[in-house]
Amino acid sequence: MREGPDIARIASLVGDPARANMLNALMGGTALTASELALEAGVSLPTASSHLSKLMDGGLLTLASQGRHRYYGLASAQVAGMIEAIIGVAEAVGPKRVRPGPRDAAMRVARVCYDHLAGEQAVAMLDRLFDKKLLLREDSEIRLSSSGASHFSTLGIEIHAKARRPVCRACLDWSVRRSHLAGTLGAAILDKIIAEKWARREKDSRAVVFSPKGRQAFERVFLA
Amino acid sequence: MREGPDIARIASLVGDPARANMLNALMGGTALTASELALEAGVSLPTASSHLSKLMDGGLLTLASQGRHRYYGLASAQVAGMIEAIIGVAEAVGPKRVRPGPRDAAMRVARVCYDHLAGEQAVAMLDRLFDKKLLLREDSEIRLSSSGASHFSTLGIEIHAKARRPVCRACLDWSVRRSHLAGTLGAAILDKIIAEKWARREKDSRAVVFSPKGRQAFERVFLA
DNA sequence: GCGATGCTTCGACCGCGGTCGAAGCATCGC
DNA sequence: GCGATGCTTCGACCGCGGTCGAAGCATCGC
Repeated sequence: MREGPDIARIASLVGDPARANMLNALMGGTALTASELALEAGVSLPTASSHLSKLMDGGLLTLASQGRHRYYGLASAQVAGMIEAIIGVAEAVGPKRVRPGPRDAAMRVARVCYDHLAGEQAVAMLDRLFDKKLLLREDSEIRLSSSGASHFSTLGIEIHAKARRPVCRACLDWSVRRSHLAGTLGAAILDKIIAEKWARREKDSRAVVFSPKGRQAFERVFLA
Repeated sequence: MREGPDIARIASLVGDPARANMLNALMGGTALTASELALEAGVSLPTASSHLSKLMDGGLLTLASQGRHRYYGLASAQVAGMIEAIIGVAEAVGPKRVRPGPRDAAMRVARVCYDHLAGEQAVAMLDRLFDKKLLLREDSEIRLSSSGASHFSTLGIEIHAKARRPVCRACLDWSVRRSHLAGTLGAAILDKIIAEKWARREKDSRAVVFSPKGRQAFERVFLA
């Protein structure tokens, strides 16, 4: 017997197939209603509702009531990071696919993680942002430099300093096992990519597919 | 219903209290026998044995048979990283401790993660290794530079290139939410710290406690 | 070879937690 | 105000999986 954080409780919340499907759906970043999540998980509304209240109790979800609609979303980028880590182990352990399908390849290159970009493109971007000193590794955090602040402002990327959420954060990437950029800046950059139509979200998947022109634009702005 | 990696299966393996205790014990980095793990988890030997075979089937553990002793250990640093991520969420979500005890503080500063050092000290060390170009962020990996190779060799830190395990890897740190160094180099550095008696493992905990002199030595070598 | 040690397998028990239909509650539009 | 919509709560059912004692199996020392 041991003391400490109740990791079995958290893991068992993710350890039910219906709840895992719900959390996976929420990794897309969009908050969803109980009905949508029930459909996603393949269970009835009462069952979904019971699962959702458990996830809420466990602190994995947040709830935004808008009239009679109740939108459930992941509680934090930390929760998203944990789910990515579990996905990573499941991928590594799971039955080796005979050939990794095109969607898998797309997922490895670029995908949505909660509300920011993940995958090889995202990891490369974070590296370049450090190289160009737009972001600084500092002590135990990632900090936006003053040149970085004006740089992103010039690009039309507005950084909203939200309460309790850092502007920059590292998030571990399961496909390449390196970090990509999370935090409000990470989210704002993904917004920019979608708004500029450089890439589109693939339906019913977390994959982010760049158009040829969009890829060039992204590389010019973030990887040059 | 969705396709994809079976994250519920992996999470449910961690989601049982007995198994969570076992995995937590194995985060100390030492491989343990079934009897030791049964004690750790507070269950009988048959029960422990059943849990261990489930964890083996799920790919979370490796087994090294030595005569009639069978030593179980975590399957990979990736599995260790996932468990750290779950611990991180459990810490964040769990009941706020009235005052974080001294052991918690020690854990935040320096602790063992599987077989390498984690915590603020470890994160600071990785930063400095990048600053000094002993390690290089490259493409999608961390690489040892040639100056790094000779540097560690001078320090008496031998890097064993094991099959299927990278020399350098980033591992997400729950206490500061940044990366520290894993991989065979990360493991070798921890070995050095313990061998030089700069720090000792606290009994029945993952905390690593530096002596005053040891801390100075560590900072001179790795943080200067 | 034979008892000792360390672990796994077998079998039986049991209770936690997932499941859904029916009923209840809250907010909506008009 | 009243029906419609969206969700939660209630209650009853059920089966999966955790549990351990007893028995079995493998390797040890000598």
